[in-house]
Amino acid sequence: MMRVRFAPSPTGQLHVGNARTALFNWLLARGHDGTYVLRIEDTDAARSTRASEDGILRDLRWLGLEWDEGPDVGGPCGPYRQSERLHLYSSYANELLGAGQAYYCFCSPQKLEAERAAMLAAGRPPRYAGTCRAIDRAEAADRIEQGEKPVIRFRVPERIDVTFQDLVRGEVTFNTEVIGDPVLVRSDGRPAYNFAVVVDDALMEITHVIRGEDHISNTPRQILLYRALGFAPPRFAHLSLVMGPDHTPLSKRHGATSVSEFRAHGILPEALTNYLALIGWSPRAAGGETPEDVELLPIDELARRFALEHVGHSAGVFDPEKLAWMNRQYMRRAAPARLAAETARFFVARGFVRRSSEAALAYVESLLPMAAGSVDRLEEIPERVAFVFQFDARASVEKPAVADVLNEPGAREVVAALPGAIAGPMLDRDAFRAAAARVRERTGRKGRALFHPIRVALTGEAGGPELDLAVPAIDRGAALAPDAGVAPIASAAERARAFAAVAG
RNA sequence: GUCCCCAUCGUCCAGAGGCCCAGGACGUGGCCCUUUCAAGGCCAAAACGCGGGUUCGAAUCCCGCUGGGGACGCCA
Repeated sequence: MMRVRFAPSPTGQLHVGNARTALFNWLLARGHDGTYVLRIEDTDAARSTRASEDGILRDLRWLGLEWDEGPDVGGPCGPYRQSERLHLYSSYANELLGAGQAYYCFCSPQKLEAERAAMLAAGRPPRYAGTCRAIDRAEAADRIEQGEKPVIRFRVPERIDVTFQDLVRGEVTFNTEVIGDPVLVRSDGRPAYNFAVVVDDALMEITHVIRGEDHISNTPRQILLYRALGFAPPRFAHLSLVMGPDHTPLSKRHGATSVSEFRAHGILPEALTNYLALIGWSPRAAGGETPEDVELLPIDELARRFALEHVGHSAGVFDPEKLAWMNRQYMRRAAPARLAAETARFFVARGFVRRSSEAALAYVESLLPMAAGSVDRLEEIPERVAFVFQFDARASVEKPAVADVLNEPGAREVVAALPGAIAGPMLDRDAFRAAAARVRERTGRKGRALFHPIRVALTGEAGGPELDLAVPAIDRGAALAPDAGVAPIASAAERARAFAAVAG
């Protein structure tokens, strides 16, 4: 039975790099009928916050990466928060101490820092010198009695090779020569990372540890700890990291990097997971499929095809442009009601919707055909249809693009004829076309020479969604009840009159 | 500095010795569609880091170089 885990430390927002690690674990578990465990690594009391933890859980759920066992849902191997497992770590630490596999170290942080600096300066690997290795039990007990607060270090065997089969990289070997004795338990009694992960992964019966490549050099220490503790090590797989366009680690200065930021900007979760899955991996096309067919796949299909052996070895650059394209694809495919619900908050932020009432949501949904598929993110949708909510004839004639349209031959004639051609609310395409036909009859203009002036007169813009959609959208909005929750919208007839008055 | 990992179009991937004068996607350029702006369709340009081997044959295997990344914490 396969068991995998995602083990974030709650010290900030869920980053897309970590989200990708979470995703790969999830894909593997779901593709193999395995169990996906979420564990919170909050042993760093100073930096961990419950707010971060809540945010990470929320973001993972938003992405659709539900876990089978975790801090909030429980499970047979709990608790799933390291801060609640402290007794386990000290018990195993004592076991190691008793067996002589660990020892107390009394070196001060300042002394260690000085040693590190000296070794680095001397061109040697800055590893712990082993100063306290020889302190015997009696002396240690004595000094602790005196009030000294030692750490507990793991006694790493000298000069042996530690080899493991990495599921993505193949055989990897480290010699313990370059590994200093790691701290297992800090002077405040809390466990250090390398110790806590091993105890937890072993006790939680994790079979596959899939994590970022930044952990690969921790692996030999951890394998040694598994041995010392008498546990069978799991299989390891190290994922290459995600970089910014300049090949430096992805960070704030590259723009949005956290899952919640992408959500805030109107990226759909399925677009983000699909995109992330394709950094360092790609589904194989099979059975008559072309490579193009497997670019966009739902997350369950991704899971069905996912294979660690086919995960790439090199770092990938995060490309916001491709994410944007993918989001466009998913926006186009999304169910209208859902898209409306997801987009409403952006209309509210813009002041176009005052209250997310049922009527307002229905109206937003009716606007979607003009925008979804034309823009990259949900947050751009209100801007795309802003002409519906904002109309100022005087301000728009000042715009160079609008002025250009008015200067086209016969344009003012069309604008002047428009108010008289509008018989009443144009609630559908045919009503609009009938009005346009009347203008055509009176002015003799057609095609671009007819529609372009009509566009500027009714929308105040030189460009935008097709008028067959835009004009009915305006008049349906104008017909909304004042308490519908939507900001007041001027009707096409009012617009035509106001525009003719200033454009004449 | 030492150790570890990595190396195909600008970017993400395909390629697991002959099917490759290298395929797909994003982006870019052009054309088309068009009642405007987007979107969409079609076409195009664009890569095996370098040097040695191995082999009848190498993008694919080996070695070196170069370049990139990671680790070396009482952070995780």
